[in-house]
Amino acid sequence: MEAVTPPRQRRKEARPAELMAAALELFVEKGFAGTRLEDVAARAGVSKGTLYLYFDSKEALFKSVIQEGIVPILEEGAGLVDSFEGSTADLLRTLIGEWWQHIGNTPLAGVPKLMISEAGNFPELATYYHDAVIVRGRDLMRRTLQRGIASGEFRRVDVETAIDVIFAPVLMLVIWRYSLGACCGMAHDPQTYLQSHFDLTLGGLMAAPPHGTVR
Amino acid sequence: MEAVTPPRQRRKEARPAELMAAALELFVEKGFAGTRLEDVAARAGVSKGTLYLYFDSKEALFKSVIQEGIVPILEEGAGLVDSFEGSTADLLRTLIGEWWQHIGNTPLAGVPKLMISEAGNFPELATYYHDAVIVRGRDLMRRTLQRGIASGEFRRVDVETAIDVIFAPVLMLVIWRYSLGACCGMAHDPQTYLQSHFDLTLGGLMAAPPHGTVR
Amino acid sequence: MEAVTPPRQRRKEARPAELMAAALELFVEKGFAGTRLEDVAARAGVSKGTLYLYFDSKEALFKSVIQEGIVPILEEGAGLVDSFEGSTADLLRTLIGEWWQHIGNTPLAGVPKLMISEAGNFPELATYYHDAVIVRGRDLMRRTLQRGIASGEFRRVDVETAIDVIFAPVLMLVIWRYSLGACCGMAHDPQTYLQSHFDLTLGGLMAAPPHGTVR
Amino acid sequence: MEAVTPPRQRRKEARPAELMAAALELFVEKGFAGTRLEDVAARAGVSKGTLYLYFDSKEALFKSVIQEGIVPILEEGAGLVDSFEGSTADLLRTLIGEWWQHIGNTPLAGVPKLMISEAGNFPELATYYHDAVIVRGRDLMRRTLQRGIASGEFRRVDVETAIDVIFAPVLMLVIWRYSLGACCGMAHDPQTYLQSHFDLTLGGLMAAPPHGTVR
DNA sequence: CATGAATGAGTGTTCATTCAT
DNA sequence: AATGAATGAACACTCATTCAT
Repeated sequence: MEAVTPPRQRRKEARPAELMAAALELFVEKGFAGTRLEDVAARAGVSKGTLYLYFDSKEALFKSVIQEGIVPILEEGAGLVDSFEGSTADLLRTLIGEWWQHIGNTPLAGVPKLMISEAGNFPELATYYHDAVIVRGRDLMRRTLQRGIASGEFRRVDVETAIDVIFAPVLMLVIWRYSLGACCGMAHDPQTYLQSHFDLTLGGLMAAPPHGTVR
Repeated sequence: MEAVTPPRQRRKEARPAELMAAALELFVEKGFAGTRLEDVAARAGVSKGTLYLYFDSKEALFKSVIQEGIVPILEEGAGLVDSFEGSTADLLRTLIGEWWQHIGNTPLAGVPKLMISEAGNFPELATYYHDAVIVRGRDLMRRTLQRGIASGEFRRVDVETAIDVIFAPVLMLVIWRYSLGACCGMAHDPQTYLQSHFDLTLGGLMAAPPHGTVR
Repeated sequence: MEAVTPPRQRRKEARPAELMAAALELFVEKGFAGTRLEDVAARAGVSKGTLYLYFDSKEALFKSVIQEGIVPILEEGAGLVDSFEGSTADLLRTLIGEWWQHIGNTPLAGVPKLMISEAGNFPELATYYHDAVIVRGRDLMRRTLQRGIASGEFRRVDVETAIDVIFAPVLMLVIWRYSLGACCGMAHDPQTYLQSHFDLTLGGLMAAPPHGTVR
Repeated sequence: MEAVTPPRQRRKEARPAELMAAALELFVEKGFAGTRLEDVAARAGVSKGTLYLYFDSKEALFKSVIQEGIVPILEEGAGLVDSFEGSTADLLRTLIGEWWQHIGNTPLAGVPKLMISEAGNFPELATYYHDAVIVRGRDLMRRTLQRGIASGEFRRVDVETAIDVIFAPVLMLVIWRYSLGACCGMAHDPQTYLQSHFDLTLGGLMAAPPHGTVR
């Protein structure tokens, strides 16, 4: 016999996550100042007052959306790089895949656009995001690239520049999706887009291309 | 002797541009909803009411900032591609230089970040921006790449993908500058950043690399 | 063996009084509108909902605080005046002592300040308080003064004025204690204050002062 | 020819005083928390937003009402005591008359009741009021009584107690008027009330009562 | 009985917009 | 043309009240 938790109770524990999900969507779509808390509550299926049972203020809600949304996922990634066995190209492909599965293909993909839009209004949150997400994301990629260089799989490229080259198209993909992509149509299918860009990138990274031509 | 227009007169004619410049800075920094027209007026050195002599509404001001800021410059670029004589690599380098001079190194560099942030709130403006700026910018680049391919300077790359590869790092440069860059310090010097990325990119484009390895 | 009611049971019957005591403190301190029912409940050690098991509304709670707090005590005073044997000066002194013991030195001393503050918001309650407390309190004092005049102990003073003269300093004592006294320190010790004022007052009332000079 | 200042301009300078007058009435009537700023604005004949052109917040308005209402008047009183020529009884009568004219018979008479009601919610304002009004008011009275004692007009009474005896009935008069007096009718006509109480008080103060009767 | 999650009407505050000067 | 006082709609936030558990 399944012990069914009463819905009222279940709700109470699920509410913060439901509210944060609703808030993320609206913050991404309309920006922080342009989002009405009443709309957030309505999208989560509760009333305005309920929101304040779980978050002290609009700003506290915003910070929770950013902090609890992204950080836990990065921690999984760190473990992956340390324990991965196999070629670095596979590791890179796996990292991209994980990112796509846990962030890029979920509502969390809106966070970069949101953080870009609101960094000026929330400097200390931006600093937190920089330290907790950007620095750590770059660390992950740096260790991956260095692993490939050390093993001889990759050429001795300038690592910091290569990190940018790898991240920029990925970021533009999700930034586009939650901004101009909404009204002007996607230029590319995301999967294809990711595939072709990383083929190019990996091609540029690989040492000793088999036939003397890259790409 | 040049007849110097009296300052009062000069002022009157310069007002809209001064207001738009002030508005651009604040819109970029705080977003559309987060910007107070009183602050815009104060930054332009006029009173709140004066703003309404030149712009019908906050939204009208916003649209003017976007429309009048970017379009005229693109038109110059179109002429450049049509009339340029010299290698396509030089043309590309000239285009980048012009962009840097007229946009990247001016307050207009904030427009992409602004448009990304507000596209969701101003769909018809986003469509306008898409058609007037993005499509035309891509056209410029497409014609440039095709010129290079036709002349044999460039390899037969996938043009649309190459356009993305060229634009993405440039956009991330200015997006970063007006968002997280403000509180976390620039990762790179812009000139160096542009140089190294375009070396990579051009390297990938060039046909018949001298030494058999590209990058 | 005394049957000790189990604490749970005792609690249930004591709840209304506990809630009213908590409410009185907060109403006196912050006023009716400034008091949150959640704070009242918390101070009484129960939850917000429990309060509504005993009182229909915030206003009903407020009325109960006033009504049940003051009236029963006045009835004791009425009996005292009727049955007292001894000098009127002693009666007056006894009345003051009783007042001090049952009101002045208990949280009920806050009621006058509370009633003064909220009379404008609760006119019908103010009327009730006027009829049930003030009129009856003045009656008590009037009968006392008339007793003293009839017996020749007191001079034939203007009774209504004398009532004011007797009450005013006493009221100011408790009003001060629950208002400015809280932040600026008591000017006087209550016992001393009461003593010296009633010495003065009684001196003024007494007939045939022994040595021709009063005070 | 009367130079008529345009009403718009006249208004701007008069607005703060008009708003403070409206606010005083409502704060006295309903208390701070029970007063809606919209009602204050409406009573002053302006809209809610206008209030914020002159006062930063509800609390700032409240503080201005207290501070600008009473303090300037006390300063006039200080001059009077220093420069007065004539009997101290006349000085006392003049002080009472001035108080009645500038405070007791104006809306400012509501300030004591207001301060009593809200002292708990605004401790620092209460301290200010204590120092700026109560201490200085008592100083005025103390110097007056000491003047009378020094000149032989008054007996050597306990000055601090006498201050209380003089102030208490006056304060109760205005407290009553703005609280229970509103719904239960005035007990006494103010002028008569003041007159009879001060006859009693002065009688008690006077040295060498002519006919061997005190009061 | 008791709880505390949920509600929504109400209020303080902001700010785009207007208009008399 | 320019000002800035005035407006009022809109929104963040509070809290008395309800009710399922």
